Amino acid sequence: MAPMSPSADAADRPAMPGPAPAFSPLYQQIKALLLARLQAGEWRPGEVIPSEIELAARFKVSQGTVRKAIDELAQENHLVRRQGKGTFVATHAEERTQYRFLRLMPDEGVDGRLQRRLLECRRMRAPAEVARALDLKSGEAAVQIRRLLLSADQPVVLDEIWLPGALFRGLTAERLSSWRGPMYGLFEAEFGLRMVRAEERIRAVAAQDDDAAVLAVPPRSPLLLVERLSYTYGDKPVELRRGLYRTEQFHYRNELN
Amino acid sequence: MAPMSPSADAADRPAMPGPAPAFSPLYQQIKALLLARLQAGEWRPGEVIPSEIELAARFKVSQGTVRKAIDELAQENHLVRRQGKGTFVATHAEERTQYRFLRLMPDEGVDGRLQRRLLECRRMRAPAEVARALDLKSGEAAVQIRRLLLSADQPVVLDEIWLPGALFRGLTAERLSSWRGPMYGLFEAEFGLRMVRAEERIRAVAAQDDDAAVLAVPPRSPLLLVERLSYTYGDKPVELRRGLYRTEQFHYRNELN
DNA sequence: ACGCATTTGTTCGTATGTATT
DNA sequence: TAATACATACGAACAAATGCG
Repeated sequence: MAPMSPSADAADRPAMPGPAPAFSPLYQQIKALLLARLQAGEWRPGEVIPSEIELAARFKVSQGTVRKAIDELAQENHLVRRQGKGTFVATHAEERTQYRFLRLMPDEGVDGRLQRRLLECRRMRAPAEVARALDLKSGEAAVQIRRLLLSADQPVVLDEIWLPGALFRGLTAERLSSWRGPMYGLFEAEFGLRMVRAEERIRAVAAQDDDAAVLAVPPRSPLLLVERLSYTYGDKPVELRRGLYRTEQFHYRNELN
Repeated sequence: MAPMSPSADAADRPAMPGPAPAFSPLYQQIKALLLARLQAGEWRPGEVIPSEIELAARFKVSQGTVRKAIDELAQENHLVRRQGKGTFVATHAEERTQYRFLRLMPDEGVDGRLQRRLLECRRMRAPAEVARALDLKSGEAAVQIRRLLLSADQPVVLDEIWLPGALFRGLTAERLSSWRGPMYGLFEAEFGLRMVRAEERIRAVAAQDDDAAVLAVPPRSPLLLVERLSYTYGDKPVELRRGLYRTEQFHYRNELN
């Protein structure tokens, strides 16, 4: 009568893609429902979502079950809980989450404030490599942004950013350079796109002549190459970013647990 | 890091040393007690700890409270839960956690298996910089290990590892090179020291002549410099590691959430 | 200044499901 | 099959933080 149980070995393996759970705990189902509503934009970044008790009533489950679903969503940075106030949709626009995706830190005794300088923002056909990463059809439109981050007037980071053109209609150099605050905040506010997670690949490379000139270092200087692919809801890639970091006074910081 | 402080403002600040919580939820107190017992070695890596119900009886709290304490400890990788079997002390010796601290990944289509070659293992006085990082008195003994990781007979990583001499008595080149499995597994088994977390600082540097020779790259080639400080219980630093990575066929992978 | 209502946070208790031995 | 252990779910009560009147 009971369906055959999955292989006992499964638990020992790293992360088998899985034959689709087939069943799933109630709180996981609630979690999925909440995620879907977040994705649909029912509650926008920064807004409060209904209280646990109301959600429990709405979904016809106990408050504790909603709580567990929200716990996981909070843990994955989709939501932020604030005691006494409510639970809010996470946003990149807030102070304390501002640098959630920026791992570049100043060395001891170095002033870490960074100024931004927009170098370029234009629409063009996505190069093959970009199209592949962003899941675009070959030849589809993309936005290319190039910008510089400087510390005390010294260049530190040269970023090249690629975005799917279809999702970022109306993104212009003006809009970009007049925006105060994190770029991902602009994406949320103007285009309704929230970056949910990202993967980075880091390498050491020798500076090409043109990049070296922009970064004011000798040609062939060692630079940190940070390639980032950022995803929104539904594991959809929406940003490809290639950053070249000078690491004489800064370093990429990572915590291992 | 898990939000622990009860004050809402505290979350906004970097890491206020805090006036000592003064109060703390029950489950946090239980968590601290469990951590202390782990640190004391009451249960060794890989062993089962008592069941939730027994711990609840022992501490005179409800099972749910113990559960919440264990949840956090599991989340921080101190413990591993296994349904039906029990809760176990985490260990670096197991297959699936073997590469918990190694973020170097092979590029697509590259064979990622790495061979080890021990270059050196000797005891000496800790250089000033090492002593500072490891909280040693100047001139105290330290163990220096140098080793190479190779992929298909090509050097990929040159590691220089520093350990406090007092904690690693009896660590020899023989012992090291005859050990099969992750080095942190050896540390657990032979010296009772478990690496609980680590911080890494990553930079791009130009290869010095001697390192270039060992890594079989031209002098001044760009290399990834990964400086790691690893901690045991009680935030005690016990390993300083300086790795030079060749990143032509490998990359340092990081996930941002 | 004070108290009240609301919301999340903590703690307990109980029952049932699922995995393992 | 039975016993054990963790996992899920519900319900209830009180604590702590917040905002409002």
